[in-house]
Amino acid sequence: MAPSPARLTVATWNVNGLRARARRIEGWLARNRVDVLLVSETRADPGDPAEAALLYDGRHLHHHSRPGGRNGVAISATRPLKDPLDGFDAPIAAELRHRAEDEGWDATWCDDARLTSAVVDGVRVASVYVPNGRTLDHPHYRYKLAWLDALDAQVRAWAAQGPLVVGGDLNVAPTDLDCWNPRAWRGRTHVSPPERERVAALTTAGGGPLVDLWRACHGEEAVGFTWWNYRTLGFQKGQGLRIDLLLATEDLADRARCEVDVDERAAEGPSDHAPVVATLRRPA
DNA sequence: ATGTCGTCCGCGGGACGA
Repeated sequence: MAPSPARLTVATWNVNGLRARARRIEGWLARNRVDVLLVSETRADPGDPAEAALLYDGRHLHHHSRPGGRNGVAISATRPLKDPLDGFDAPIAAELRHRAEDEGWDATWCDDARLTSAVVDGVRVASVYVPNGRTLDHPHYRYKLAWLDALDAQVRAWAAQGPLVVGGDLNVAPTDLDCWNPRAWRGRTHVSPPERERVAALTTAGGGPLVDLWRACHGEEAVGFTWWNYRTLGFQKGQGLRIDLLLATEDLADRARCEVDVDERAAEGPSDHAPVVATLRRPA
């Protein structure tokens, strides 16, 4: 078997509908031949013909989605995807269901297709789509917090086993610097302290196992939004959030590079999210 | 901002979610 290459390129992209974005995805993959693309919000059935975009030029695909459902996550890679896992490990999923009962939110939400992972060249890679939360007083917000707790447990279990990359739409702007106008966002989801605490706990900033790659590469003062509201024409106004994150264990994060592909968001017929791309170095 | 998108249901355009 061929030795693992020294570098691993990984991207995350909330495509906001695989069918609507198929042509853009194929063009993007032709220009950006990343080893791994972690896709969120496919909003497509398993086996949808639009999956062809993620199979571009012989790529391997694992797509986790529900028929007729929303959400949907996928992994597209140049090399084979081994040991694919959809959703949380059974004990973590069971705990999430208990939370639904205890906290009075809809337990069927536990069946949402929001997490999938696989092993590529010895590295576990996971694509996540964190619940939106809607408003702070909505049951979906309690679901969001419980889901982030489940993700924390899952990430710690995986990180204890070896190198790990987690990427996706976290639907949380980790700090005020990741929000175009923290004052305007006060009292809304994506910036509330409980969800920020949970994202911080995943990362080295909060004592967790994963490096927030974009933040580590660009320092504590930089601004790097990944999402801009269609409705308010946020992109044209520079009004965005940094909610799409690439997180990696420290062994992979050493001297990593990470950029947001703002040009893709500026293009014709874009997703409301831009891709985030990182180059990782494998430990020797 | 009641703004814009993508999708569902189901066949026309309203409802929903982000």
